[in-house]
Amino acid sequence: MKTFGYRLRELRRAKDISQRELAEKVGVDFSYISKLENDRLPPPAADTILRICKILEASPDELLAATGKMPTHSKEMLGTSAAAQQFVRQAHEMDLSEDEWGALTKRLRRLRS
Amino acid sequence: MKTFGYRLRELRRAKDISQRELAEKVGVDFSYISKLENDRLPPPAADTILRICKILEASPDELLAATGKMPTHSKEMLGTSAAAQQFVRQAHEMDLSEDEWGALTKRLRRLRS
DNA sequence: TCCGGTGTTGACTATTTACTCAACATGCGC
DNA sequence: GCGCATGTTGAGTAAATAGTCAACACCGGA
Repeated sequence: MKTFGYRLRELRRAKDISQRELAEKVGVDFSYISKLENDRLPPPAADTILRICKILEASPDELLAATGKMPTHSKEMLGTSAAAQQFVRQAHEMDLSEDEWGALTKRLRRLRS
Repeated sequence: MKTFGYRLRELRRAKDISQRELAEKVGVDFSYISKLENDRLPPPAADTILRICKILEASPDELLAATGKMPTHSKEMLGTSAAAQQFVRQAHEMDLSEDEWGALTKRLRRLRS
């Protein structure tokens, strides 16, 4: 598995911008980006990852999954609903595979069709 | 809506134990329980809520939902899977109702039948 | 009446999180 | 061989999180 930092560097280089430019647009210090890319610091807050991905025009799923963190709004949505909590516990018990999660997402899309 | 503290007090009294006894079993200071019950401090960490609910033999969903927090193991399960993240984002976009979450949980149970 | 059990309050603290700031290194064009 | 853009590193920090500790107040029974 690629580290968070390695993948971040790949994404930034793909956009061909410097650490300083990315940092400024994201709103953090450029030295922070450097340390992240070298895995010298733990990954940033989930919300910061979202901002980074927006600038780099990348899907946040990959980088977020590499950190195990969840964005604030996701936590809120899941956290404030008892029914959602129940769902999550059930999913945890079943230890779903990636494919099963995919199937559920499909199912979800059809839920209102 | 009942506050976290109010509901905690209800649950503790239902078990008919003192703040001190609950606190000792949970592993926190008894004055902490007092402040929680009077909503003088923000709710504890999600994992502490789980311990409290275990002692009080109550389902954690209600108290957890009152705080908007998620247990560590739930966050890990969801956070480390890109497919799960995608699911969560989709769910967020759709802004599911409690009933819809319930339907999904049912669906989940049948997923392997 | 005083004492043990209970609850409340204010002040303080330890840890973690999420970074910043200042300084230095390195490569490249000119 | 200077200047400038870029990247790296060590030390430090601001805010949030999750509580603790000591002191006091109240009440019912012996």
